[in-house]
Amino acid sequence: MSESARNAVESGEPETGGLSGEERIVALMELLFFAYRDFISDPDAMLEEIGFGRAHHRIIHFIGRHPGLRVSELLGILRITKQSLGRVLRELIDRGYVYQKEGERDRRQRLLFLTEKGRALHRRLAAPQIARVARALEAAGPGAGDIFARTLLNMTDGAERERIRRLTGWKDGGGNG
Amino acid sequence: MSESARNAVESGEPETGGLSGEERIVALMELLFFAYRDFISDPDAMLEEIGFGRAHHRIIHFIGRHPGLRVSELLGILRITKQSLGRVLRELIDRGYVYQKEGERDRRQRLLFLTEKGRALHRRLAAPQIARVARALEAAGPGAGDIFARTLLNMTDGAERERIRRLTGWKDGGGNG
DNA sequence: CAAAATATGTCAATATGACTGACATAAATT
DNA sequence: AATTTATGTCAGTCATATTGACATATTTTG
Repeated sequence: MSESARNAVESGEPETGGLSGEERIVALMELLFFAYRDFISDPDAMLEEIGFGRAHHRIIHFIGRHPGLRVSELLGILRITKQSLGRVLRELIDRGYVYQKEGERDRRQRLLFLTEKGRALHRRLAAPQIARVARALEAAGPGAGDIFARTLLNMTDGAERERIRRLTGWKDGGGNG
Repeated sequence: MSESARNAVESGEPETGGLSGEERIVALMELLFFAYRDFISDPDAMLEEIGFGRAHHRIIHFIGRHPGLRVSELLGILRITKQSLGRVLRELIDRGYVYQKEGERDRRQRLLFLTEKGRALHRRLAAPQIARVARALEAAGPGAGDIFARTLLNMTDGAERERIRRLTGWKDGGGNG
C-alpha cells in the first residue's frame, strides 16, 4: 500500500473499531461481497418466476440504459463471448423483450432495443435496487453518492475507466444528499 | 457505435452535469457492476493457472479471514447448498490448501482452517485486490473509506446487517464522513 | 435412556451460463 | 476482387449451482 493510501485509510477516523491499514481494507472487501450479494438478490427472485437468470438481467439492463447498443459493445461490457450471449439474447428476443434493428450507417450491425414489455420488466427489476441504493446513500450521509461513485470508478481498470465514465454518464460534483 | 447509442451515451443523455435523483442512482449501479467485474478479474487470472475458480477463492477468503469457521456458517455466508460447497471444499482439502478440525465443544462440527499453503495462496490472491481498493480510496479523497463502507453495509439486507457488521469487524465512526 | 434434532458428507440427476472451435452470411473496407 | 468486420449458429465441454435422497456421528430433548 502507498503512503497516502495508508494515510487515507488509517487516519480518517481514529475510532473505527481498531481496524487499521490492510485489515480495514480487507473488511471493506468483505462488505463489498455482501453488498453485491444482497444487491442482486431482489431481481434474482423476480427473474426466477419468469424463467430468466442473471444473464438476462444484465442484458436487459444495458440495453434499457443504452438503447441502440450494438452486439459487439454489449459483449465488451459483459466480457463474455458471442456464443454465451447468443442463447440468452435469443430467448429475450423470442419472448418479446428485445428487438433488433439494422444499423443505418452500417447495415451489418444489429442495434438492440427493449420492447415495451422489455422496458416494463427493466423498470420492475430496477425498482428494488434503486430503492436499496437510495436508502443506503441516505443513511451514509450527505455527499455519500459522490464518494461512493468516485471510489467505484477508481476501482475499475485504468485502461477502461474513461470509457466507463462516459458510458455511465458519471460526472463528479453533481451534489447529492 | 450506433447513431442512437452515440446519442444516448456520448452526447446528451446522462451527461451528468444534471444527473439527478433516480438517474444518478442508476449510473451508480452501473459503476458497481463495472467495479465488481474488474475487482474479481485479478484473482480470476491467478486461479485459472492452478485450475481453481471463483468458488475456491470465496472459500479461501472466508476461511482465511475467519479461521475455525464452521461449515454451516460458510454455507450461510455464501448462500449456497452443502452439495455445491462439497466438491469445491473437497478439492481444496485434497490439494492441501484447507484442513478440518473437530470442534471441541461440539464434535460434530468440522472447523475450517487454511494450511500454510492455503494462507500463501490467500495472500497472493488478496494482494492485487487490496492494492486496487487502496488506490481507489486514496483517489476518492479523505474519509472515503468510512463512507464507502457505510454505504456498502447499508446496502445489505437489514435482517443480516448486524451479523455482517460483526463478522467483518466493521465499526462505524458514528457521524457522517 | 430412547427419540429427535443437528452438523456434516455423499450419490445422483439436472440447469445455467460460461468456454473453445468451427463454420456461415452479409456488408463494408482495402 | 479479396479481405475484414459484425453477427449468428452448431457442437461439445466445463464450472458451479440446484433438488432430492440417504448416511453417520453427535448432541439435545422428552
